Amino acid sequence: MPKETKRRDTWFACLQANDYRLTKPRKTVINVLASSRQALNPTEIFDLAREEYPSLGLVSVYRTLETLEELNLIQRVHQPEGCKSYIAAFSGHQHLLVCEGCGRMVYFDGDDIASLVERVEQESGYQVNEHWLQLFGRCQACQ
Amino acid sequence: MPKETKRRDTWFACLQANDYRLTKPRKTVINVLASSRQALNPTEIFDLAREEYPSLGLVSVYRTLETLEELNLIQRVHQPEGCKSYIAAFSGHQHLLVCEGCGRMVYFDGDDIASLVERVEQESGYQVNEHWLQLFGRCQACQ
DNA sequence: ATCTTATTGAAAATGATTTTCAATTTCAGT
DNA sequence: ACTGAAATTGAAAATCATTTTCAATAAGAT
Repeated sequence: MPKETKRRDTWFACLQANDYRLTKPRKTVINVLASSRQALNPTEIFDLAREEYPSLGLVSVYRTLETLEELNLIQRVHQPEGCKSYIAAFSGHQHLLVCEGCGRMVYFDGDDIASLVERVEQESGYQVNEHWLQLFGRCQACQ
Repeated sequence: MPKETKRRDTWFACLQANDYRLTKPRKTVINVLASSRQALNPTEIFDLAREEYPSLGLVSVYRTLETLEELNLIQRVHQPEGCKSYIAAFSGHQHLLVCEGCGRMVYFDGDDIASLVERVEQESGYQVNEHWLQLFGRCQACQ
């Protein structure tokens, strides 16, 4: 079974486990998001999803995005051009690597910034709780 | 001379050096931004600036922000709550440390993530050009 | 198959940002 | 200081993204 199909079914199950009904609009939005390798904004999702389900309303895209984000199944991606796009979330402590050419994203883990955090805490007097790390570059195909 | 005054004068000079006129609306917006310890969004800047110059228009705030960003004097700050706020930019390679309590921000430098980048490049096949790193925590006053 | 209730799409409302444009202000040249 | 050309301004209108409202529909328990 392809990875995207598995993810899609996991999301369906997660919705049901949280007493959300499995409706056609939701399924369609999930199909689009669960199989995308790049972050998509509401309008892009709308356009793609309409190919599969033409009577879908844009409002349902917004509502489904809100739900999926609450369930931690997707996450908003911050980029210089804007912060309105979403991509499938990764469980665990992972960071994004974004291709500046095609937008393709991959997750990486194992960032060891503990010593950096410690030094910054000492110098600033702040107590650090969280960090955001994101890399930008070019994927193999775009190099 | 306080640091903020110096920064303000630098910005004035930078505008002039780039053939922008030194107008009252621009000066007022700069006064607000150059002396703020926390990131401010357009409306917040508008409200603060109006205390000094009541006939200021919101449009001029937007236009001045655009200009200052182009000149690399300010930068947009990305936060979980939104990405519409701006703060004075730092020259050189610096990252932000944001207080989750009061919003106060400080810059830090010397992040050494070279080895991390190298590993990720090998594993992903991407060529990494840039990185975003931002820390969140609590400042001394908010702890 | 029926019933209850969540969910939907369309339309209206809201909020943020951009564009348009005539009036004003800056500043270079006197 | 005075003048004039050109940049800049604020108000209003236009645009764009998102949210709210609401009657109609569809999901899923019985």
